[in-house]
Amino acid sequence: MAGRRSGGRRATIHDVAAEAGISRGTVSRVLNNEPYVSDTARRAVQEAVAKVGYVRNAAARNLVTQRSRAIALIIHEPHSLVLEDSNIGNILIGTNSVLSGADHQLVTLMIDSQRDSDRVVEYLRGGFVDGAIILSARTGDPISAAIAEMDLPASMVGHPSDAPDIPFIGIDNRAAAEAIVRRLMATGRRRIGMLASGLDRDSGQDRLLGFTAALGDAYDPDLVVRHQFYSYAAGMEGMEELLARDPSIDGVFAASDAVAAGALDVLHRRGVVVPDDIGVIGFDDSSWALRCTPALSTVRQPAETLGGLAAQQVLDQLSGVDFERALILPTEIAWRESA
Amino acid sequence: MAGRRSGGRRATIHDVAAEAGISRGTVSRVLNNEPYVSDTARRAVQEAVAKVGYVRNAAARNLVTQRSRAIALIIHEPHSLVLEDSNIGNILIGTNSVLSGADHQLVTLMIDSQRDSDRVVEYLRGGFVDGAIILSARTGDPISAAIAEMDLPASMVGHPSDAPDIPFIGIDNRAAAEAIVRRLMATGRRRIGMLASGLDRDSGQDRLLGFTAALGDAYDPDLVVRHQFYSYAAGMEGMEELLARDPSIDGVFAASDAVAAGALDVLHRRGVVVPDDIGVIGFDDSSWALRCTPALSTVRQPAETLGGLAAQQVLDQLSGVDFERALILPTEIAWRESA
DNA sequence: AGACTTTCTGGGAACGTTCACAGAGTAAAA
DNA sequence: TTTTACTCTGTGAACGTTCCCAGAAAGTCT
Repeated sequence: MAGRRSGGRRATIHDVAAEAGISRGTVSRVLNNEPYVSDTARRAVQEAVAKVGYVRNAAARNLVTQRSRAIALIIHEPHSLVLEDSNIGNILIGTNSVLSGADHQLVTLMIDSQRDSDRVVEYLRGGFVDGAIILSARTGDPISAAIAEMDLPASMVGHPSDAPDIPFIGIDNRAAAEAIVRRLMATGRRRIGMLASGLDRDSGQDRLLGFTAALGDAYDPDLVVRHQFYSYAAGMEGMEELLARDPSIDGVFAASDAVAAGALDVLHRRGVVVPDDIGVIGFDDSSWALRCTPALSTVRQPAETLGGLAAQQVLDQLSGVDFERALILPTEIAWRESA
Repeated sequence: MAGRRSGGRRATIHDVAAEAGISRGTVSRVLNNEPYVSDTARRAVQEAVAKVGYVRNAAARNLVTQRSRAIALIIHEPHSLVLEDSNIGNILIGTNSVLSGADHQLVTLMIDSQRDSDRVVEYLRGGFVDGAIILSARTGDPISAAIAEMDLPASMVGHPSDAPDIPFIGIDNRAAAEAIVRRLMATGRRRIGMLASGLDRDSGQDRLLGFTAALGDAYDPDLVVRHQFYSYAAGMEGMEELLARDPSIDGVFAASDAVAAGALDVLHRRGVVVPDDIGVIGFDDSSWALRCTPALSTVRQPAETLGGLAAQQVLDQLSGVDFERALILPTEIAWRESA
């Protein structure tokens, strides 16, 4: 790395050594915080570094250490949804901040097609990254399988049932869904429907399971509308369908805030008053929630922390320290006006 | 880069050379598509590469070429806004796709504070990237100044009036704003206000200029409410203020779709019917536009193309070919139901 | 034929680190 | 005193490329 820019050559470790009147090896030891360096030497190096404006050449370091100091964040969603889902954005922010603190680069890889998927696997095999974080993995995901097979240090946010033995971090979607649906039931609703989405991954499945568990005997499969994506559009279509199936419905659990937002808009256009006529709850507590009218009651999940801890799991594998291979973070209910 | 994973050592250029029965130098020439290589040699190398599963070691290449093959994308916005503004997301997608096509990495750097800003300047000086793309630069931006001074190949999306001599790409915010405001006037509105935002950068200033130009004599400075960010919250506050200043207002130009969305929600809560009572127009044609009720009339700007061309400008500087230093892309009006 | 020119190939050197090893100096234990 | 252990330092080698130069081979012009 490090091209020579205005003002000639960049300083190298040799320049620092010469300036400090000390050998290359000792400079390297100081730079890497290794023991067995005298205080005088350490100070001399620090001064020399400041004086000559030395910055370590990453390429040279990577070459000899056989590491890239880069971690991939694999986002398995259509582009349009990535922008719509602020959860992903928050995870990204958390990941980025932990990685940059540990002097690692985040490389974001988006998968939007089969071609992308193959390209990503090839990229990972190319050894351009030391580890990977997998977001929104589906069941039967070829990427996870490839990562497990080449045993690249990795971490998944969420945990598909058939996932290979990869460490993961997530929330208890089932319990959280059950809790908020019970809360909705406690407001006296009798006919509660669900707008289920993301059923190709654990989060979607578990939220549906939580829903059925909460309803118990009152569960009516007819009141569950399924859709592929956690999207605003899915919420609109699903809500129309739900109303068509049973106009007497008085509660709706949307699998995500974006879905809930779509549902709210349909209800509003039809003149159905929320929460008077129908109570609506969502999931995520994303930026949608406060923007909805009325403000959405939803489940808050710590997306940024999720991303940060996933990064930490990968870093821990890299440094060989012990770590928890399965982390479940707590959620809480944010109860507002929509139910 | 390229750590040794399961199955021993990775293949190097030497393995390819040995397999092809040819020298290292020739293999390198084939890999880099250089001339002066015989067809037989070329074919032999290609076969050998496939056979031994060779992938070029990026660190070694970067070390000797003194390049990092990485380009920074500098996003100068609060985190929360980055997620809210789908324009940024689309620019990012465009940039990423052009760069990865040219075998370069995109490194996203977000600036949310003065500390971040210093850190970024230091990062750029460190030579970790070969070039930079600057998003949403403000007037008096220290990053642009630093980049110009160390003459790092760069490109700006947008163009602050005081910007140093850095190539840029953008749209004609002034003309586009003027055009859509004129269209709004053509619907018979007499009292038109503006929710101005982002006045610390060219886009915000120019949209305001376009607004005043369109109104001409009808322009009333009292009907312009200013806010710092292009945000939903700014739209809400601004709309309240505008209504307070003049309840007889019948048209609003919001500086962005997010701002317009906030305004629409306030109007709705107050029982003001759009577009019957007030016509509302936005700017960007982001994902907000179709999600609003009613669907927003707005200016479509080619965000993804903008990002892609900015990346191309940087790549062109790197390869030394001629390129256009100032590009203005056309916009179009997306006229829907909100006005 | 001879003298150029062009095409093609091989191998030394360099890029800037880290790592392992050898050895010097010093302190503690026998 | 000798032995053993520990702390600290310098240096050669290696990481895997690209670049450059020298020279061979082939083609073209007098």
